[in-house]
Amino acid sequence: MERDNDTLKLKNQLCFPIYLCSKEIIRKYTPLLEELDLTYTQYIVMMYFWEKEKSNVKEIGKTLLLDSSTLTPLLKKLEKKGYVTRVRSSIDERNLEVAITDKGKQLKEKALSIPEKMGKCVNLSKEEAETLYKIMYKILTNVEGSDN
Amino acid sequence: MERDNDTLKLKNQLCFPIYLCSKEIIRKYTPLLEELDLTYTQYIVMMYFWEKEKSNVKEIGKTLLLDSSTLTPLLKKLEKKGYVTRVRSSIDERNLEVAITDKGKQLKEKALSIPEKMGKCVNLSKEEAETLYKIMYKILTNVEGSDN
DNA sequence: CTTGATTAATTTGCGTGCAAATTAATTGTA
DNA sequence: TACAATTAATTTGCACGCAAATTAATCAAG
Repeated sequence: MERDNDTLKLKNQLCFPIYLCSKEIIRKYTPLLEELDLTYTQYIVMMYFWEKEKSNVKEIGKTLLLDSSTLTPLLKKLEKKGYVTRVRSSIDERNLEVAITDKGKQLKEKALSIPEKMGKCVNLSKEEAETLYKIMYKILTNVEGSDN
Repeated sequence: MERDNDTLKLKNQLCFPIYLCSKEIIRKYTPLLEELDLTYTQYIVMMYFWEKEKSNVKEIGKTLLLDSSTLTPLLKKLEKKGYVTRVRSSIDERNLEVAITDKGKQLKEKALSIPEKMGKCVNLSKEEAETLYKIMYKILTNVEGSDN
């Protein structure tokens, strides 16, 4: 009969530890990324560009699930640091062509040691990591697909 | 030899989907919490108070892993909404006693339907949920404990 | 007892994060 | 061809999130 009461306990929330993990992991990234003069979100964007030289705001946002209103100022900062260029498309002036610079590409070398350091810090077995990975993407699929 | 290159691909990041999940789940909470006039973080704090009538900034922060500089304005907002009271401790004036009000307690009734709705949205099997839960708390333990 | 260290909370500053409104360019259609 | 609808990016406004600095209270060593 007291069942309903328990569903609202913090211990029974699945979302709460996800929220905590996300924050704590980002906090662990921060000092490592300081050496690259990047925030975590900027790092995510740079990883995107290490795989794809050129893109635009909409595409980036779709891949990284970031709103254009988050990306606009962030990309301006990356431009100021010299890691990307921002130019309006001559074909369709609505689009902003964002491209990585040489300096941005070079940044990747500095980042090479980060995944290993973070891996040691998170410290999961290969199996756990794989399981987690699968479940996270399942959640993402489910959440995106649900109407309510 | 190209091994190093792959570790920086977005697909190989474990932290990226955690970050995405956290954001997307919070986004899903938002319309449900609007009816309670709460943001997600405020909701977490109210869940805390549904279990513990009275506390202080430091304690709350320790449990919820929130900085006092995040909590101070947030608690002021909850006070303005009439969900908590904020009074300096007479024993030690440095401490701020934060306590839930009757209105805050009543809010719990309105929240009762939220866990089920979110559960349907995330849509994991009981087994997956338990696995995920364990791994998340393992990460939290590891991350907190690691020096680097 | 006093004063330097510690502690709790607040303030400041900066960077997301996102909904909503706005601006500017393009598209589709009468 | 006009002009309404759509689209991409930007701007605005608000709420975290946290490090660093500040303030005020308490503690502790001499």
